Amino acid sequence: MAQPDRTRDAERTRAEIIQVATREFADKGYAGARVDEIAAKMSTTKRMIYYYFGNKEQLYVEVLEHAYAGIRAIEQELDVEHLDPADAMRQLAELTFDHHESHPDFIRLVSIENIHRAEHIGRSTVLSGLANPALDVLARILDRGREAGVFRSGVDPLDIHMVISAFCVFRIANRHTFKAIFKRDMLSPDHREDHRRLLGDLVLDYLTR
Amino acid sequence: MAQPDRTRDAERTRAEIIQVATREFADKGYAGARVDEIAAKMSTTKRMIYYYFGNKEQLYVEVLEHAYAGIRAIEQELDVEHLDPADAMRQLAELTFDHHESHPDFIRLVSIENIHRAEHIGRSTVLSGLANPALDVLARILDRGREAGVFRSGVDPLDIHMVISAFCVFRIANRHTFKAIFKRDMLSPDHREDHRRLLGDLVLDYLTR
Amino acid sequence: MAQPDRTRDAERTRAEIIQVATREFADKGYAGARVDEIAAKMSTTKRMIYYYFGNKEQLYVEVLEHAYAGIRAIEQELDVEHLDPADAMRQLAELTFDHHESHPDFIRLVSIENIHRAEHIGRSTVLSGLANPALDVLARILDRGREAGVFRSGVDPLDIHMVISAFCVFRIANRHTFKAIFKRDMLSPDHREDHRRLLGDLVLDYLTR
Amino acid sequence: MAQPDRTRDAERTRAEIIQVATREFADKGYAGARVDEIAAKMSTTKRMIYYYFGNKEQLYVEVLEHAYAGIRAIEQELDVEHLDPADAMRQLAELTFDHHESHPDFIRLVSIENIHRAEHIGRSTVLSGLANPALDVLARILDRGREAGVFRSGVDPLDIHMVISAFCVFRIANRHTFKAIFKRDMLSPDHREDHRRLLGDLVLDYLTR
DNA sequence: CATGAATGAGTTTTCATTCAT
DNA sequence: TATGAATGAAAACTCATTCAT
Repeated sequence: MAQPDRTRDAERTRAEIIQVATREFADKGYAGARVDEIAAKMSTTKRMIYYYFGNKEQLYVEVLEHAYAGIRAIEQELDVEHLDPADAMRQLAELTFDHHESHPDFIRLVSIENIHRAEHIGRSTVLSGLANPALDVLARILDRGREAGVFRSGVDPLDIHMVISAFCVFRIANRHTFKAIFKRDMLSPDHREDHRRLLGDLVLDYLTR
Repeated sequence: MAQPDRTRDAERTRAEIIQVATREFADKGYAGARVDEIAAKMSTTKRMIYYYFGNKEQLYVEVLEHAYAGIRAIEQELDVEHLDPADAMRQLAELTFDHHESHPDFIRLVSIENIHRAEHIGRSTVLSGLANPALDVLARILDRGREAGVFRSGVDPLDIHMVISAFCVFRIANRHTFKAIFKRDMLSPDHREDHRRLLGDLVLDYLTR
Repeated sequence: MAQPDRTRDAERTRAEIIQVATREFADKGYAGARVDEIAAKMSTTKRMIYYYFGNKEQLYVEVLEHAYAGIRAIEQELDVEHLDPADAMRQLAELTFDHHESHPDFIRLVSIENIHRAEHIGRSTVLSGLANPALDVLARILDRGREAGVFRSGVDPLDIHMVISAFCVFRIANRHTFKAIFKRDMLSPDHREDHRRLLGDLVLDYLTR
Repeated sequence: MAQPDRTRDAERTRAEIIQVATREFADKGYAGARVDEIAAKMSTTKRMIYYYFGNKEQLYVEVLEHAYAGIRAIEQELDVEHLDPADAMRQLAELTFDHHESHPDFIRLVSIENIHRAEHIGRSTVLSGLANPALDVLARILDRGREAGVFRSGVDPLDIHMVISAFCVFRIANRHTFKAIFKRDMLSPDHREDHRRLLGDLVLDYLTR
């Protein structure tokens, strides 16, 4: 019974490092993050970062992998088959909206990774092969809507995904410059419901002509 | 005659530093950019950076200011009064679309500044007071469309600006992770026209119900 | 019967550590060798290194001791009494030559130990008292040659040993810089026989005037 | 006149670093040498090492290059044409002997570089193309001796160089293990003249059959 | 203004060794 | 004994900034 405990410790240590590092990288970016700072916020020591991850970059890659892994499963919350296509689509949009709003650090990591031209995702075997299952759900809804004669035909699911993502990501990712320039906090609760509805309307008005 | 020449030289030196620094900051982010690297790419020396800008952060702030200054004037290209509201709106959207596509470094700088929570924009007197004149044009179009009975009422111009920006920014800013995950380059010429039209349709279908 | 097995295991573990460590130290030098690397190449764990040897330095000392122990017995292959002195001397030289060529790791360890000014050998009770029995054989040959009137008199056996060793060691120890500078691999099979004969001639031409 | 002084300072700083680093690398080997230790022995700071050399390895390479450059010109001390071939050869051998004895750090660096399989020399464009001019002198002496009928024919100059080098290098390079095992310091003044004569005899007895 | 040398304070990384079970 | 986790101390290396001329 000794073995499992040690293993459990190792997992716990790794998990703590990932968790603290996620905050630090999301907060400061890759270059701005400090290994020392991550260490200072952990219950273990800096040496463990190198023991488990080898170097700063690999730690960052695993932070990314972990973040993406925690993000995937929107479609599982969605029982789309029992809804008519329009309701299903609005629900998908709203779920995505909520999902982004509740994962701002993930959005920040994605922004950071784009600054680095996704070179780390490219190097990660786990991430570069990551298909988004939500896309299948989306395609299914579009098909059903088209077959029912309520949705446009000729719509590429990935384009709709792009529209929804763009809106949801922008609110989070560009919040600060938007606020600095336009004096409006896109994440203020005042606008939350309006933005949610706006997104649904946007997509549905487009799909239903 | 010596004084003006010196002034001219000084302007030229400043301009070159700004230009080189813009590339470097847009490329690597604030923390990732190297003062030495900027210096190496200039025709003058590193000392000049400190002479003219004092430190790395102030250089970055002036890079941001310069970038925003070069971006503002979309509305000047737009003769909106001679178009009907729908056409004007589509044209505004497409101009914005083109504008973003031709200024990727600006988009990158904005992403970077958001990672830093717009703290530098906040500190810049020039930028924090920067209203976007395009917003006035947008508001005018919306008003005219509503008055003509072709647009929804109750539409906040800033929301429409947000929708348009979100789409245009997302294509540029999230290009790399999007490609890594979905194997599609959003900036590929193949999609350019489709995306332009998609954006216009999106906005107009929404505004016209 | 448990005790002997344990002892046997212990011996086997020690032997494996010594073997792996010999390669690593010979390959990288004392400071360049990595305890982790040695551990990674073993079937047992790093802890065993410390269990059996206490620390890196003591492991290195025992590697040296083991290497010297495996090297000693040239004279046993030599049945010098049935040869005339000249033949015996040439045979001794050639045996030494072959012996060095087939133990390059030992030569490397000796070079490494000289870089460290033989401080570890000095500390090793086993090694610092190590007389070279081949020297007795050499002295005996010289005596017989002098008595037979074919060899010079006044020749110090240790000087001849030095000459032979110098040549044999140099080929191995300085192989790489020699090749880099003179573009000749002293260990190439093309030169092997020539070098062997050259060494014998050198010693005999000197001893026979 | 300001420029040359700054340049002079730079050269002086570089030279001091090389000088101190030469001692440190020769003393401890590549892996054993400490950049901090080198810095501590300089009048400037560690930062300068990286300013001028980039990293430890490049510093080591330049130490090697500098050491080889300081070693080359034995043949210039040798007025070989006015001597008969035997005297010339003995003089070359003795000059080489003296030269090695007075440059023990160089010999140590060569030993160290051989431990690293001459990988740094190979990477150095300066060193890998370094021909040894002494070899031409040696070849010339051999030719003249052969033509005069006093030397063997069929002797490869490089083999003679190897024999001489082997002897001279061995005394320095293997001094410590030799002393530990045989209790004789090959560099003791007591043996100096004997070894010098031994080397000359060895080569001449061989060449003159 | 201009220039290359210089630098202090940090930042990442490494390594022999020990601990807990 | 055996094992993987853990670690303190030190080592290599970096970077924005300043100095001397």
